[in-house]
Amino acid sequence: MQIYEKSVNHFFVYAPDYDVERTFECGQCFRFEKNSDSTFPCEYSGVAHGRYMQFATDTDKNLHIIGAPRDEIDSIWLHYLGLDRDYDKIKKQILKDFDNHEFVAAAIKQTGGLRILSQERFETLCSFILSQNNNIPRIKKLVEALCEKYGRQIKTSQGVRYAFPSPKELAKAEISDLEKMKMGYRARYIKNAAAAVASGDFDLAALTPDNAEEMLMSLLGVGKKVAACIRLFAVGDYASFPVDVWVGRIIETRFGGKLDFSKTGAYGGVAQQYLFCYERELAAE
DNA sequence: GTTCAGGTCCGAT
DNA sequence: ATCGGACCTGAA
Repeated sequence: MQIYEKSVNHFFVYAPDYDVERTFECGQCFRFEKNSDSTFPCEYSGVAHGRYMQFATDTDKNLHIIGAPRDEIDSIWLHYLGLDRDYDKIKKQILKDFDNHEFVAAAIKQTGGLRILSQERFETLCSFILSQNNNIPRIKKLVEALCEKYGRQIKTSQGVRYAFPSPKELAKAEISDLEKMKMGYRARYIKNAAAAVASGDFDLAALTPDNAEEMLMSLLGVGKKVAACIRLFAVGDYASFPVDVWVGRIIETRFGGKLDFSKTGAYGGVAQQYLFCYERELAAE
């Protein structure tokens, strides 16, 4: 992939099929917001890997990566953005695995520009623990509150931002403090997870597609669905197929009440995101 | 007042 | 192994 330099810490690649808006609005990531005052047609900004980053598309179908030096483009950001995957191939395989299902095809047609991000494991673990029985705006508020209280400050041209706290930083939190941040019963889950990771009892680096579900579900507050999200969004297991309330409804209304999960394929998780995103967009109309 | 939100836990069958 | 009720919080 050809990488062009625009200015210091500002690079871009030609990515005609990349939909920045759907990628950051489809509920996989809770720390990026649209910049309505951008000079680009579409721009999102937020913090990942301890850096304040901006991702934007221009009218020539380029994807701009703003905020990191050249060496990180290859080592971090192309992977983070999902640009190291062949989505033409992935979509073809999904259509095959779902036997050209009409609703799947429609979902790909409308939302096929979205990409699965490869996010940091600890942040993803905590974010999806907070996601349970909760709504996306409130999840974002809780994650942001965690960062402001326990994360490292990042000074940017847009003001001060905060990194997601490290396991050790978050392990310092008291349950009572977390409850004051309105996490409710999830406070002790966060405390427990941070302590387990910080102490080394739980090794996030050891997660693989084979062991991730069992390992993650051993943590308090992590069930099948949250584990599936972490596998998909942070372990890189694209076969992981989270079933939430939306996907449950999709199975009921679009798949006649049942979906054979042994046949959703190696990219079932990507398909799940297309379906999730598409159904939500239909509902928003 | 009730329901719902990218669910999970826990105790009872 | 499966099932139902409870659960913090806040917006609609």
